[in-house]
Amino acid sequence: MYPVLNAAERNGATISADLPLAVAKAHGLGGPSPLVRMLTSYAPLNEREIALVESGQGDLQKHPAGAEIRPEDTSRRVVTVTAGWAAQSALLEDGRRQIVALALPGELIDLARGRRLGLAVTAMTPLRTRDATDLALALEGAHGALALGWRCLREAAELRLVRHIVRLGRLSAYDRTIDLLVGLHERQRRAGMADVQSMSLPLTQEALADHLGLSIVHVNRTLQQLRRDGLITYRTGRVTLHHPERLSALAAGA
Amino acid sequence: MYPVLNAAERNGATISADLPLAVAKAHGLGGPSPLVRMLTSYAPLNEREIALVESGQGDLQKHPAGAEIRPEDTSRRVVTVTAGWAAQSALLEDGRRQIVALALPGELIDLARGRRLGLAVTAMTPLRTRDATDLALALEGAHGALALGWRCLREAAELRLVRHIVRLGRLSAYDRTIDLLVGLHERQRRAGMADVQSMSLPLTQEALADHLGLSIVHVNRTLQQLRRDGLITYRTGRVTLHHPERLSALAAGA
DNA sequence: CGCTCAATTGAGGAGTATCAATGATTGTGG
DNA sequence: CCACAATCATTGATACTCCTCAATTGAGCG
Repeated sequence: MYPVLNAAERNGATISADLPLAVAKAHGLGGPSPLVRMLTSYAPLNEREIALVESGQGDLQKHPAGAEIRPEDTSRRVVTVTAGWAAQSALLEDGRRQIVALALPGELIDLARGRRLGLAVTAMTPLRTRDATDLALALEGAHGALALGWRCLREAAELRLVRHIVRLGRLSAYDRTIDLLVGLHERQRRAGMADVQSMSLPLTQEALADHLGLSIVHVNRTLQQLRRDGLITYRTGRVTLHHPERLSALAAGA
Repeated sequence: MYPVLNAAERNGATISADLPLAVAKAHGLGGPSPLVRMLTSYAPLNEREIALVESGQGDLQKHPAGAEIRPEDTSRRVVTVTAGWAAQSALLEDGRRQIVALALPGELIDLARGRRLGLAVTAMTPLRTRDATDLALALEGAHGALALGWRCLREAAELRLVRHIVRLGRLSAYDRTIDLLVGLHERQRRAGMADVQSMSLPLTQEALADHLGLSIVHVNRTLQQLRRDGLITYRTGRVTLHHPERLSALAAGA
């Protein structure tokens, strides 16, 4: 079994086959917005809540296929896709591209977050979006420094997922390993648990392989290559990054 | 440049080099918990908020290296890592494993979410965690069906990131393509925008390649192979999945 | 001292990338 | 309606990255 497939998405899919139709009838005139259809497929909304979502969505905006959607175009920071497909992609300086996620009708795009994660949002088809910033603000938790910090913590976790997708999708084993080590070093530095060059790395090469999407043998050879190139010192449990700046540049560039 | 690297994480890292020390002095006795250090590296907390976080963290729990951490062990659903490393991994039925994310001290593990995403949480080292469920509940938004639906929407997006990491890390081009198509079909079904077999696929093979982490040429050949195997019909803009069940099984199994 | 697990090494092959053309389709202006 | 450009899809040939299988070495550890 492939556990990922059995989670919410699949269950919801069963529900969605019926629910949207019922809701559509109740509303007439083309039925509810895609966002409402999507929300009702997860949780049963009452009339008031449906009305709230419909009215909470702001102005509609059209983008031609190929257009890039930028948060600074308007004050909108969260939008729902009404029609068409959008792609959120990371661009590498050599032109390589990794589409990290696609957004289909009914789904959300957090432009502000995308921006912080370094993602460009592009219309893959003629695209229609509606502003949902107010809804997001109303539904997403408290204000204040503590809530902000907490959201940053959550967002940092999501950033790591995104960055890992780019690693796996577009970096070679060599660059992928560098980028992971640099990332782990940054994280331990932030927590005050590593010095400028050296850090703990309590992972077997097998665990590294399972994280990097490589075979254990190839991880071993990649680490050796990094050592031969003078970039790291490695012994089980501990790594020294010899040229952090150069390594960051390598991780960043390719 | 590699935009992903320039976001919050890097900026925060600059801050974190100094802040934790100051906070540590103010508190003495080993300093603040890793969670507080992490939060203060994102947003300046006042004394009251720091106290709130410290008291909001529940019982400490120890796990030996290699142990699996399950949400049903206790009522804890969100924990912070106090010491040691944990891995969140997806397991394929043939034994392959993809570590989707690592959790280091100061970072959060949402066990309930991990469970819904099909992830196993494993201690990579002797691990200490503290319950943060109450904090999470207090800080993460409103109650009610609408807020629940909204969170599901956000969580579904995260699920797609996780699933894509598994695709890129552990599936062949052939299986990866099947899995993506099945996933896209599920999403369009849920939105009521696809019939049982056929769906719109408004992506060029180049876009598919950039999403699947493959070359455009190889995407082309993979699609041809899928056609030859009678699994799909493909013409630009539209795909028919001929054996949805079998395809799902393929996507799930390998 | 014999286990066991992690790390290492070698040989060979499968899977993908790259380079370079060649069709096919669509939209555009004459 | 046609020539043209532009984009997308397809094909072939070749190179290389990375995997698999199979040993071997090294490092704790009861």
